[in-house]
Amino acid sequence: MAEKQLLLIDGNSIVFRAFYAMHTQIDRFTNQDGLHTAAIYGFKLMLDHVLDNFKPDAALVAFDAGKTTFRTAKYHDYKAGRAKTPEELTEQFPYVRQLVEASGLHSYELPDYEADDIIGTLAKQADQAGFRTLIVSGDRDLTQLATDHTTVAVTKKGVTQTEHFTPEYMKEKLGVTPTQFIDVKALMGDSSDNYPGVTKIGEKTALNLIREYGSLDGLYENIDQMKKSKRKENLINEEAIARQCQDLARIRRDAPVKIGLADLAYEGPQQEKLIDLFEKLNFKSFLAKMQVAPDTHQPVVSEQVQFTELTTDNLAELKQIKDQMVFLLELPDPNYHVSAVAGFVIGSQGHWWVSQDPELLSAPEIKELLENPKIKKDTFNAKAHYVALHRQGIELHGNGFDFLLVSYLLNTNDNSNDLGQLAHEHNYYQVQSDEEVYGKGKSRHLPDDRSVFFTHLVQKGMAIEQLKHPLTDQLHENEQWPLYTDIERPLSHVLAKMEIAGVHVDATTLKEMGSKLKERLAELEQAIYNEAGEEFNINSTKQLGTILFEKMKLPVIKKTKTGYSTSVEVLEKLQGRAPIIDNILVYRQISKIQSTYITGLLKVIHSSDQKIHTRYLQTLTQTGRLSSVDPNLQNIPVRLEEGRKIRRAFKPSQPGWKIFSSDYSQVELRVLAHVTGDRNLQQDFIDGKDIHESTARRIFHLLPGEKVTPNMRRQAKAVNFGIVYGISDYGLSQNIHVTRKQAHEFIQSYFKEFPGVQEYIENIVKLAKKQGYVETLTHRRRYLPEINSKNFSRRSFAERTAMNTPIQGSAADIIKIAMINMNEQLQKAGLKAKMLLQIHDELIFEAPEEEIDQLRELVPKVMDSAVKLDVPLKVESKVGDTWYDLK
DNA sequence: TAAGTCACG
DNA sequence: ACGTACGTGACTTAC
Repeated sequence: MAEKQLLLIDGNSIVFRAFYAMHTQIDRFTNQDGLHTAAIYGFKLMLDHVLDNFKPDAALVAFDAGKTTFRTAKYHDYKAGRAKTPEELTEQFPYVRQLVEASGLHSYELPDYEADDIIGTLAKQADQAGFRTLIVSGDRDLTQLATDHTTVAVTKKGVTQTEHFTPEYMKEKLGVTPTQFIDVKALMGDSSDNYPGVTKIGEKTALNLIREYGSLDGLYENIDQMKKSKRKENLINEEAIARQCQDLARIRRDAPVKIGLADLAYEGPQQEKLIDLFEKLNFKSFLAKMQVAPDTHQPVVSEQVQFTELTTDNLAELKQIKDQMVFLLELPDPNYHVSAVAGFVIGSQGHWWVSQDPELLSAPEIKELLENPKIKKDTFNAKAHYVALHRQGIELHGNGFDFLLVSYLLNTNDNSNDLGQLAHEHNYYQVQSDEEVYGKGKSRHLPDDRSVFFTHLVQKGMAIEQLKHPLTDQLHENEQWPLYTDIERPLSHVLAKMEIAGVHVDATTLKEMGSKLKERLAELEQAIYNEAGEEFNINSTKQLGTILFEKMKLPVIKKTKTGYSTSVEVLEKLQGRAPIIDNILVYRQISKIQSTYITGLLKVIHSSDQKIHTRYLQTLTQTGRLSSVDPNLQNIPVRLEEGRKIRRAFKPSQPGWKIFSSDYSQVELRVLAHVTGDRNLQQDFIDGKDIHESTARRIFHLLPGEKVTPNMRRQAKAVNFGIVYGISDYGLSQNIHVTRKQAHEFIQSYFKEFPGVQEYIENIVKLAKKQGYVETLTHRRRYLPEINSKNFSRRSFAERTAMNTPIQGSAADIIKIAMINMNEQLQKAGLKAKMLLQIHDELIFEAPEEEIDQLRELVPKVMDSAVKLDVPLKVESKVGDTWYDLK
């Protein structure tokens, strides 16, 4: 039989390592009571890692008993001068001990001795008893305990990466034995334990000396033969010190420990205790993992799930469904416009039906359920379901509880798209994440075993059912119920319709542009190679940096983490120094257009209808805005003419139709005027002034007759933006190229003219610090966990967010309301016009020419009456034959 | 997979 | 003294 295995952990040193390894994230690891948990978390990581790789029969975590030990008695400076252990760490120790206990490991401490000595003593006993021992520590001193039967693992990076010291490894790496290492320490000293060693002897010299003389004793026996040197003098003069240091460095192997190997049997973790502890500590990922047996990947605590596989023969069973059902499609590809349907689950009143046959959805028994608005569907991502079902000719109606949408509203940080992960966030563990069931990356696939697949589907359905009521209650508590039922839920349907409608993009136009750009790129490439004197990859910032800053010796303006910055700001500062710069700037511009907007868009035009169908992510941004992916249609070029031409390819889908667009003018600044209540800002909007001009007039103290110069307006505009973003003098100075001092003066002047804004900023930050979150007009909530961080940079960021989010988020609320109303009004008026795109403050439609006059009236009316603010909203409309031609 | 860059509001 | 504007997504190169 294999030899027995003993695990010995140096508790204090691992806790310290864990604490400092995760120190940069100290504020991210706190539980609901503000207790810091990073060290406990790190300790648990280490523990799991060790137990995965080493199966102990006996295990002990040794702790230091107190500040004073026999070493301090002998040498009172031992470990003196150490910085006091921070409170954020000391508060974690009791929990580490609870963790150790719940994990089924013994712990021990011994007055007057350090953890090292306990470990040294027990390791010796274990060697004699024929155990194989693993010692885990963050302290290299313990390597002196390595023997043929005892390996010492010392943390290297983080808490799980360790270096394993055996006698052979030490011989190879350091050229000394474990015992000799004690004498090395004696000579070199230890600054953290605060013993000096011999003057001028560091690790290198100490190792050399011990390698040469074999030991400290050997060295002093032969010291007379040593060549005369300052070092020899020091060694002779400080022999007593060296001997004392040797005594301090030597870990005791005969400490009076009151326990023996027989008391250390490892019997594995106590689930209940661990669950309680992790809940207290808010360790959700560990909780999630615990619920699943690592071998079967089946949840440990779930009762056997019961389900019926639907066939054409038993569809009649669904007749019992009356007013509510859980419905979930399994769509393996995140792009639900094209994804296959791998299966689906229907649940109602404790019955679960599953199928892998999407054809069944079109059976009247199911189709009628789905299309009946009186039967509410509880699901996950209703929008994806609308779109996917639409492809099968099914119109989904009756949107009930949408777990994805609700999770996001409760906490915008929960923007995972995985049902299992989100369920875990809400402390529901009887469901696995898709990654756990299907794998990730290349190896992601549906399980071969159909029952595994169906079980997963049913468990997802059950999660929706179980979480519906608690999460609905939370929405009510947060005053977010109307936000859900009146805005986000109906919006998901509106967005689905827009995505399904798609936008016609003319591939021929793009291809023609593409071939012209290709020629220009080739010319630019040649010019750049000529100027550089060699061929290189212009798209590689690394290669470009070498050419510009090493070969051509241009001045380095800015560095990035990995090398020279070659961003536009940098290149613009270098303009005029070499013709290559202009060419690179143009090359970059063209190649961006070519790769992202020509090739990129061509790839996503559906061949069936010549349209692009983006997906709006409704549960991603921290502010409540939408985002657009596959492709992103919210960043089609407009600022520079060259790129703007891309918009020529965006055309109406039918002859005789036009593109129509309406956008909110200065919506964020109007929201600012509303939420701050600033009288001056409000008055300027009420008076219908050009807001940047009137801001300039105020902050530059112009008299009534004086003109606002374009430069003044430009600067005032930047100040206005700065205010919305959470201003800093540095940021503003960078943006408008003035000194920091000037920027500071602009800001002060702004606050003087708009005192309500200044007051708002102060108040919102205070409020955020007090309640931990900020809200928009519709009670959309963003939590700011770092608002009270001790780290200046993190805290400042949270403070800027605290002021920006209500502004940007309320503007997002407004256009969402407008979109829902717009959808209704178009229907009501019986118009053929279709809403196609939303670009944050702008809505784009296509419509028959004869409807344009109606739209010119209707759209602005709907948009500016979406909400009632203390200032008017202003909407501007344009029409054209393509998106480019809007006028 | 991360970093750099650049497109948009 | 700290290290900076807010919110996004796609493409490319380099590791």
